[in-house]
Amino acid sequence: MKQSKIKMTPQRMAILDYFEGNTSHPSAEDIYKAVKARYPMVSFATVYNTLAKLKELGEVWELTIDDERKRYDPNTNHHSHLICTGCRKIADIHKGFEIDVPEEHSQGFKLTGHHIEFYGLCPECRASADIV
Amino acid sequence: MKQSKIKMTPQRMAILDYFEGNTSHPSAEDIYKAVKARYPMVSFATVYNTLAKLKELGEVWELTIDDERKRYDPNTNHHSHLICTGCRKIADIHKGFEIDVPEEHSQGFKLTGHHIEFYGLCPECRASADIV
DNA sequence: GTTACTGCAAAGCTTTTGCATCCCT
DNA sequence: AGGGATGCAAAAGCTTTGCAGTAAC
Repeated sequence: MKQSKIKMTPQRMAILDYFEGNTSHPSAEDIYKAVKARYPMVSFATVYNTLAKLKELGEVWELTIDDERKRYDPNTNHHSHLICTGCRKIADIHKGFEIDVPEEHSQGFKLTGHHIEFYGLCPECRASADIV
Repeated sequence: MKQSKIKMTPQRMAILDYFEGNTSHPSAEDIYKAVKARYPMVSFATVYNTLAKLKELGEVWELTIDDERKRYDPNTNHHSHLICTGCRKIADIHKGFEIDVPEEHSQGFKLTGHHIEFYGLCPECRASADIV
């Protein structure tokens, strides 16, 4: 990230730090709040600007698996997601799944990848469900 | 849909007619435009209101596979989607895929379902790509 | 006659943009 | 020094909501 025309700023450092090893799939607002805790003068514009750059560089994925807002994932290795239908928490599944799409179903598309969303109840929500 | 407290109105009929056999995964605006062609006085509020009711009844799925807006799918049988990374067109794949998630990867979630998004280039976009 | 639905307009949210200033490189 | 980045505020999109009038049941 130090090459090209990208400049490193404290705000960006803070965002990158926050992303480091982060598996919480934060929204832009989550990121903004986390960074603001360290750099109170940071703005939403900067967060979005940085996210756009990171997307371009392929360092971050923009996930569209939440009804209400985009979420960002610094893990760009191929992986799947586990979504709790109770609390909307999102977890990673690092296992790769081989999925073979027969010619007669691919409708002439040249396939380049896939993403699987699993739905279910997380341990916490299972526990609450049992009580109720 | 004629049971319970749901009233049938011409606007709703028009929306249901539009959905009938529709595999285009329309956005709320697409639906609004299509219905407006038949009932020029229809409003966005009615479209969203009806979509909310249909979602509740499980007659329509709200898809969050487009960056920019929600899309709606009247096909509620289990199926997967093929998304063109060129023109963003969305096609259905009716084949079912068996996906087995080993215990050690499910992280205590009780799995209830899944949805696969395949990415690729549709025939039209493949053709344009070849030219360029 | 009730009660839900409609249309309009305003409001709410998330995300984007314009612009003067700032500060990495 | 120069060009990208920042922060602020305003704007843009999509979606939701309040409300008075209307129509389905």
